Amino acid sequence: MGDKLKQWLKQTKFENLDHEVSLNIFVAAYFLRSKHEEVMNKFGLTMPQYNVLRILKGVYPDGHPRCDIITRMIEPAPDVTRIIDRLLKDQLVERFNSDTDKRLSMTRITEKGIKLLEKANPEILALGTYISSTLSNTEKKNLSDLLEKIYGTYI
Amino acid sequence: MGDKLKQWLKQTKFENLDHEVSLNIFVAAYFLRSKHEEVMNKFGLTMPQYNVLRILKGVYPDGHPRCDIITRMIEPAPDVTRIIDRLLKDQLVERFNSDTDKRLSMTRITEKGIKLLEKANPEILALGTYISSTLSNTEKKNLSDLLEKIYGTYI
DNA sequence: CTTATTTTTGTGTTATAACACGTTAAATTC
DNA sequence: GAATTTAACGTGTTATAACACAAAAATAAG
Repeated sequence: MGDKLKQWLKQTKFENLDHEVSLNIFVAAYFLRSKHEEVMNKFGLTMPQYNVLRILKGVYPDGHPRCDIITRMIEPAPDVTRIIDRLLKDQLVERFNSDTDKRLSMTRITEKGIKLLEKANPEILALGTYISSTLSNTEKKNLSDLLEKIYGTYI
Repeated sequence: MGDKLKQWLKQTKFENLDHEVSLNIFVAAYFLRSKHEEVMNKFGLTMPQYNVLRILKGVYPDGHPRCDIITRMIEPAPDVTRIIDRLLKDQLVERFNSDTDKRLSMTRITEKGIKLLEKANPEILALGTYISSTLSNTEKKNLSDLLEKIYGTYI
């Protein structure tokens, strides 16, 4: 056990089991993110941009205020304003004001944005297929459970 | 299952099991990295800087050429030159030339660097303790195994 | 009802990351 | 052994991220 991790980091031992688990999570996350990014970039999107679009698609044709987008992101970014600015420039989203709270800067995904996501979706799902080729359904559930145990107590 | 993930992302469903696994890995990695970064920043280090120091400590008092450092990093950074530049400014590492290959720009960790890592180490290990509080040893091994399966075929 | 506090946002600034290129040295080929 | 290819590095440039702050609006307190 731990052989693949050793290979990846080119080191022969680890401080302890806890450390090994952390490192493994980091490596796996990096691995998946790289593959994800590769796909995203093909469609002219960065990962944070994709994440914002994904979140906005969930409430289409409604929108979200910026503060809500942040809390729904996988990795909360401090600079969502300018992420949205860039999406705006490509006309993938549009801004509007809230009726009930004038502070809120609402953003909604445009049809162009939806279409882009739909075009990218097959390749995203293909990434999932890759995971499926390495893990059985039981293993996937098991893995998810274990991961949730780690961050779960902090919610 | 998947409840913690739903809470974290504030969404009620996922495309499929594969996607759920990916998201879980991302969230867990983000969670651990944030906690890690918190500690690092207390010691005036960024994560990439810490990683470089950690790698260099492994071969102390020898050094590594830049190209080797990159391959040993958890997340290979394209800009290791300038990461090292910053460490150099703080006198945590020093540069020297290779005798055998004049192209190589070698870097070695200084005593000051070693001392900094040793000062940080207890808090790093305390992070591990946190993981230990959520997972049994069997679960940790199980988790590591599953994660290695995902990226393992790519090595 | 007025004042204080909190929430949300946008922007200015600085630091870092990503990308591309040119240079030098080693390795390979002929 | 000369010429070509590959490897490793550093730097210049542009894009993005991180941080701090101030303004506007909502909420809470007095």
